[in-house]
Amino acid sequence: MPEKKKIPKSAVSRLSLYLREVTRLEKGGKGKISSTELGDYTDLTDAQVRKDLSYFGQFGTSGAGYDIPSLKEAIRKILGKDKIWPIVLVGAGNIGSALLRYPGFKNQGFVIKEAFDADRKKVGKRCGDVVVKDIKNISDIKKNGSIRIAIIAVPENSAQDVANTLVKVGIRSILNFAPVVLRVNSGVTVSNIDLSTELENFSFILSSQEAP
Amino acid sequence: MPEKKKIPKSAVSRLSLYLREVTRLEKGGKGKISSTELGDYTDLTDAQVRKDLSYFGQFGTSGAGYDIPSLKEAIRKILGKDKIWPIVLVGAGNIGSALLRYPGFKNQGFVIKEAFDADRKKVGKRCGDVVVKDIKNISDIKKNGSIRIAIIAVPENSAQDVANTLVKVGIRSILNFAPVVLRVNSGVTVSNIDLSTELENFSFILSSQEAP
DNA sequence: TGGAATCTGTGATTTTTTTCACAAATACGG
DNA sequence: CCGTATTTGTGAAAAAAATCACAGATTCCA
Repeated sequence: MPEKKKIPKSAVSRLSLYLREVTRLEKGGKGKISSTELGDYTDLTDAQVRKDLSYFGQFGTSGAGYDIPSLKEAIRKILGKDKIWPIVLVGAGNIGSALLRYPGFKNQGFVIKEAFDADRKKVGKRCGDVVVKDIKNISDIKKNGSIRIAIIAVPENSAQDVANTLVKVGIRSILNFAPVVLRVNSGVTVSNIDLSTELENFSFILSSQEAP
Repeated sequence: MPEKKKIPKSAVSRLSLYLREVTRLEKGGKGKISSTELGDYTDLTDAQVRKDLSYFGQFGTSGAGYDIPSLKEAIRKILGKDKIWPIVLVGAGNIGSALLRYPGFKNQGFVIKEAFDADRKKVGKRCGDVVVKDIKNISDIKKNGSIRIAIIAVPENSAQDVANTLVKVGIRSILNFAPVVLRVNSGVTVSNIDLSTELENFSFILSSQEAP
């Protein structure tokens, strides 16, 4: 078995950055790039770039660097971006409906196929490409192909319940905007986007600089 | 000088989690908590909780744990949450206007005081508590007390320009929603929220599990 | 064609972060 | 007031991640 070393989770995130940059550069017509240059674009060291890529294979040529189109294709494949990923969104409030209208997802192969909300007033509304359904019908997603990624954008007091339901109907990955630590069983991946936490990092730094 | 060890950046983020939990527990009337229990709530080990807190001081009592109200106050102070933080937002599109209407910020002491956009059609609109202004007038923020935190929610091709302008008018911390690596000089902190990257982590994991 | 210049891939090293494990402090029941 | 049970705070150990540094591959140009 050749796959041995553990891949740092952060290396996968950086792979996204590399993909974004080589995609942009390919559009600009650039053909090759060195780890140093790719590092410049992503604010990383050349060694970090090479090490990250080496977790996934050998993509470069000594003396020449990386061929942009083939590196792009390789990373796309690694990240599973050679497929379309259907997504379910729960919670069509402020953030939720902004996400439904956000064109960036679809461009990237992530398509919100279903949206649910508990609020009567929101059910039935069209938002982006989907019509918001009553959360009671959440098991509909079983019919709709195999959605395995969900976005939770509900108030904190219902987020855990929603997560439980989602896992029951087959969701394996949850992007959580609610300020709650979700408890899920071990096969399920949760990633949190917590705006207050981000801002608190800032207020911490600014406060410490102020009174040193 | 007693302050010696470097504080991991992630310890500060976890401090936010602890604050959130103890705030919740205090409302529930709970008086004391052990590191083990706080770890349960935050999905961390007891050792991690104690080590994190120890970077900032000694808050607990052997045999008894932490007094919730005083731990809460201590963390609030560390994170600078004993003050109100004014914020400027640039880009009143999908995401930007959702953030303007999001009540979570204000509750947490982060108040969006000004919003700017380059689009004529958006200028003049009221959104949340503020009226969107023309981005040309961005230096207005110098008048408005001392805003040092900004949120960038503009398209990727203008994000770097906006960042440059913001830094010029005194911004020290930027929460960036645009899928671009921003180049800022070293005194400025940037934190990125990149939804595609988050989803790509999922598609990577799901793809690898699929074909093992 | 050859020699200098470039650049990758990767073991080895260093740095950073997390986990362990235990002395010392406190609580509490009887 | 004493002995047992808790629980903290923290050095030491382990694990994880980033950086270094260089052999070897490739390119380029004269």
